[in-house]
Amino acid sequence: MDEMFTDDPFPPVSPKDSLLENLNKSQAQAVTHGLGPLLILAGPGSGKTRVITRRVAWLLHQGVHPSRILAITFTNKAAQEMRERVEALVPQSKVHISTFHSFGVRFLREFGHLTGLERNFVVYDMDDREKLLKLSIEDAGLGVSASNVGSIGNAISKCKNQLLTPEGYQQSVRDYFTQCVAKVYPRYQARLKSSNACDFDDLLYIPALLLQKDKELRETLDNRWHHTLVDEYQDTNKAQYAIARELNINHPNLCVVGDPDQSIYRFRGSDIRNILDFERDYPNAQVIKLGENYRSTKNILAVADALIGHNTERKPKPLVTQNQQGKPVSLIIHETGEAEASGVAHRIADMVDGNRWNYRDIAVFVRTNALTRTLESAFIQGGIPFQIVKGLAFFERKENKDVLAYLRLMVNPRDDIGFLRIVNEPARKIGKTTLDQLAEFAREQGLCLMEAARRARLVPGLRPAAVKALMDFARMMDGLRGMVDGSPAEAVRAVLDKSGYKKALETSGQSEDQERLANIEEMITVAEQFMQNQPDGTVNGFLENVALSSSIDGYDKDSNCVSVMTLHAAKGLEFPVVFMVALEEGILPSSFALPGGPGDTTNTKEIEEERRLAFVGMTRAMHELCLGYCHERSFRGMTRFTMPSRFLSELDEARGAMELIDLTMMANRRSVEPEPWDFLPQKPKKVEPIQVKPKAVLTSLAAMDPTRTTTGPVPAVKEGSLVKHPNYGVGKVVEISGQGVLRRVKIQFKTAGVRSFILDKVQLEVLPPGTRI
DNA sequence: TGGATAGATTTTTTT
DNA sequence: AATCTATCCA
Repeated sequence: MDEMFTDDPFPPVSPKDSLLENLNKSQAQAVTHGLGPLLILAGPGSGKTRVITRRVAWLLHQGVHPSRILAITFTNKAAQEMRERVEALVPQSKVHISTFHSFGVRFLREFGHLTGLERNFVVYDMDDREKLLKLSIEDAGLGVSASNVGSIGNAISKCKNQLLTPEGYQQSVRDYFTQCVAKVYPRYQARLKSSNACDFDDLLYIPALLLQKDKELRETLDNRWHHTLVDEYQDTNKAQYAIARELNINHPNLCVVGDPDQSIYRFRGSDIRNILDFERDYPNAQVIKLGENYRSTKNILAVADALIGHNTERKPKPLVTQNQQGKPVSLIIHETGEAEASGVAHRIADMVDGNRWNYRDIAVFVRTNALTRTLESAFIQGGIPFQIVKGLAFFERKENKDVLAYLRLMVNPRDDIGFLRIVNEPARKIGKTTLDQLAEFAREQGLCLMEAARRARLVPGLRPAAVKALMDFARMMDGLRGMVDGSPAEAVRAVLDKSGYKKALETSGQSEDQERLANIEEMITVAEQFMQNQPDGTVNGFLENVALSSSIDGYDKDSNCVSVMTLHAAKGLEFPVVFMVALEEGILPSSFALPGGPGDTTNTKEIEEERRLAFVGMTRAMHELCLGYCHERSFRGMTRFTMPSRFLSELDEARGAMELIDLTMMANRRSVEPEPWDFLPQKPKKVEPIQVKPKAVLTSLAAMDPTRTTTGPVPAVKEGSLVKHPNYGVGKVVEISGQGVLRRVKIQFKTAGVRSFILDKVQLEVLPPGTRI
């Protein structure tokens, strides 16, 4: 039934020598490794991706059937890329490439029934998870205060990542907090099960436990794949480790690739020992080191190497390259965060104006998402086109989440969280009192809320109006359920029409609701796009796709704009020019890693991870790397003085590879205390503190909208512009908001009132200023 | 029931 | 600064 578990006939392919072309000795060795476990230690820029894809192709050429190969990547984007690359080498090969999480989903669709999950289970996102958690905390008779929801949630997540069951956890109860967790954890799991839902962690936790427990199943699946490849192995947690382990006992042809120095997901349960101890776990493993770096200049590597050398929990390994020395790595100091952002914008403008680089060659990395705001306004100010790579904000919007919740409830009526989310959205006069009574009834009868609503008549104490409202809702959902086997786009359409959601927004007087309307209609387009990629995709497939998509999946490498992203999102990418901003104590390293900080337990481990994070950022750069910090930064509404990151003072050994650019008022003064940058050559470049020069404010639509690829001279749409819309005629732009695909304009029309459009979708003719309406 | 308003609280990173 | 929560009033 599932393509991943079948053996289609596959035409044999003849081996090609070209598979070994342009490979160095160790790369070739890794590609052609025969049977048995293989650990590939691949430093940054060492051609890791090339090696994995060639190895897959090599195996195919050796006569291994594609369905016998399981390749696991870290993100969907990486999976997609690898799929394309393998296809390019071996057309029609259709190797199964997925992330651990999507593997987990498929696994559970097929075998979840062994643990009581039905095939139509849904995946809960963080939001749903939190709501369910709150209910579970109440179940346990504890108070729901904001702080304990978060920490209990983290604790439970950690348990699952370490394959610690609710029963097992009972033994680790030590204090009041762990006692709370011990009470909540089983209730939370019970609620998930009765909702026929999984959270992210379950996608690994349940398959891992099942494989360990069910010997027969383990054996069957082990025999299914003769070769397994796992990328980014340094970021696997215990659950992922167990899955890889259990699938590779009879056929121990497990090839893992990773770099301990790039392990940055400890907070999510990743255990660096998985890769450090691979040789212990697989004694006959062959180990191949890919040391040579083909990405970065000597200067960049010298700096990165100096930094990572300060980590103690690592196997030292040199970073070598035959690339050029390159420009020195700059350390740029600004007065304030705003000055820094605008400084970055100006440097970028200069690089592009001087024809040295295109916008798409440049990336700016930040430690936290909050830091992107300042950059965003500086880039808008300077007319720099940019994309912020973060979780698809589109699906995070309330209205879109609501629509998705409808879909989920269609697929899986037992989804109580989904039910609660939309039962009164749009308003159906179903309030808290009604729902409390309904929930009470459902609990007594052992029903899901949907089923209870269907029997609203039997609920004691309900007002007749409430009974009717609930029954109407249940009937409406029953009607929608008929669409569940159809196409996702049709299902979205049906939801918009039949739920009354669309109508409620249309008739609402609120101007934001126009925007919401545009958003939910956009959902149809999104679903249609999904169907184009996956013609036989189901409604649940669509939901799954949304749930498992990662922030980096939204990164468009073709659009010519600067990329702004967190260091975590930057993993696996490379850019000719990289900026890293806000290298300050408390930011990088994060205050959470600092002694005395919120996570004060074993802070050297935390600091080392922060150092690796900085290392990952630096090693993304091919030609130019600019590091920066500033003296004061406003955060959460308050302006604070900062301390330069300790990591900067650790670059001492690489001083020859660096230059200092001090743009602050302190530039020529000597401070009493030696500052961390004092090691740098004492010839600070004297540069004028950068003012915001009123450079081309917003030259063209295309310049501001990263999703556009056309570059012709398009007149600017600005606030106040007069425009002509094909349906509504002439109007005046009253507001422009958002960015990227979601950039939208609000237009006041002469007759049609105020309407909001997605800039990318709407056809507007810009009229010259002064046109008479 | 639901909307509005003032007050409180918040933030690391993510599949 | 921005978002969420509690409380009050129609």
